[in-house]
Amino acid sequence: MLRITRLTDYGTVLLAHLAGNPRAVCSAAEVAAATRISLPTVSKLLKSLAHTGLVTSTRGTNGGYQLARRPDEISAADIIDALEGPVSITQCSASDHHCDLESNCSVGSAWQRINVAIRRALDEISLAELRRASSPVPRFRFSGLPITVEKET
Amino acid sequence: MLRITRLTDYGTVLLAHLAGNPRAVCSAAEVAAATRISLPTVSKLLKSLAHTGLVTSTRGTNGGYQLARRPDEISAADIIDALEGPVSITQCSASDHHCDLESNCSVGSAWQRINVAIRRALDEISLAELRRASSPVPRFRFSGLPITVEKET
DNA sequence: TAAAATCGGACTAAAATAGTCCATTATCGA
DNA sequence: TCGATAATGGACTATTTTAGTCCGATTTTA
Repeated sequence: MLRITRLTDYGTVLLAHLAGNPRAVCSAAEVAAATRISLPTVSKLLKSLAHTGLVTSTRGTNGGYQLARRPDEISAADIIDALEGPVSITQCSASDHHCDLESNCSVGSAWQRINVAIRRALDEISLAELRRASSPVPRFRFSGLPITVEKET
Repeated sequence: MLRITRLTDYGTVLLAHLAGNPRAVCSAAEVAAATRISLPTVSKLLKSLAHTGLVTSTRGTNGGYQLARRPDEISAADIIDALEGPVSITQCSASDHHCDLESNCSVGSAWQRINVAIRRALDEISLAELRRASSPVPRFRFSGLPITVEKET
């Protein structure tokens, strides 16, 4: 658990595709075809991404979407912020939310520390790295069954 | 976003309460009263926590729940694992899940790195710290209005 | 002006989360 | 031994979030 939503996951795939064609303008339909994600969904996601400024859009014939910044200038945190709102591990650590339990709650600012650590991890990985890290690192296979190698606990 | 569920949040509050009475056995009803979380919910949570071994339970009169380990030996990761299952930021980075997009997906193992970083952050904070960091660190107040002081971005 | 796109938003469906309730079992104390 | 106390297990409902679709309006180009 503690995971990003599927849409954010898709969003990253879309952005990774755009990152592969940094010069070209890609229409939503094209991206949908390339990524095998349904057009309405791609459309919705690119709209959000355009809205938050991660991609730029041009309308009309030959229009489409394009990465607004270089892939190494877009962080995982940027993507999550764009599609899910600001990262914060608990509701009450989100700045404007008021927690009913506040007075009794014997838990608090240590979450902030965790939050900062997570934030930092997400800030340090760029879209470029998310892309690069994909296929070249293979899964080990043993007699046809895919085995995932765990890194650490 | 990217947050723990409300139940996990509650769970931490419950555990923090138990951590305050390390010797004593607390009944669900008592914990509910102390934390102002409804009894059925407290009950459900303590059940799960007992199930995963973070607390021990004793039945019958004067029975209740008790922390299974010392508060400094229980990490935030333990709590999340117990109440939400293993931490993993994307579905496809969870060990047994197969991702349909796998072949087209130009995103992959960099998420693992992020995962490990998050995991580490969660491992490094103990329940004892989650507790300690609470009340003693006051919120600054200015003419009656609570103002939260942000640590970092 | 027709075609190709995005834009904005409404809308429905599906899934996860939250919360409640009850019958059962175990333990203690009188 | 009986009755009160408390956890146990599981079913169940309600709520919220997430996912996914659709359509009319607008912009741009050829």
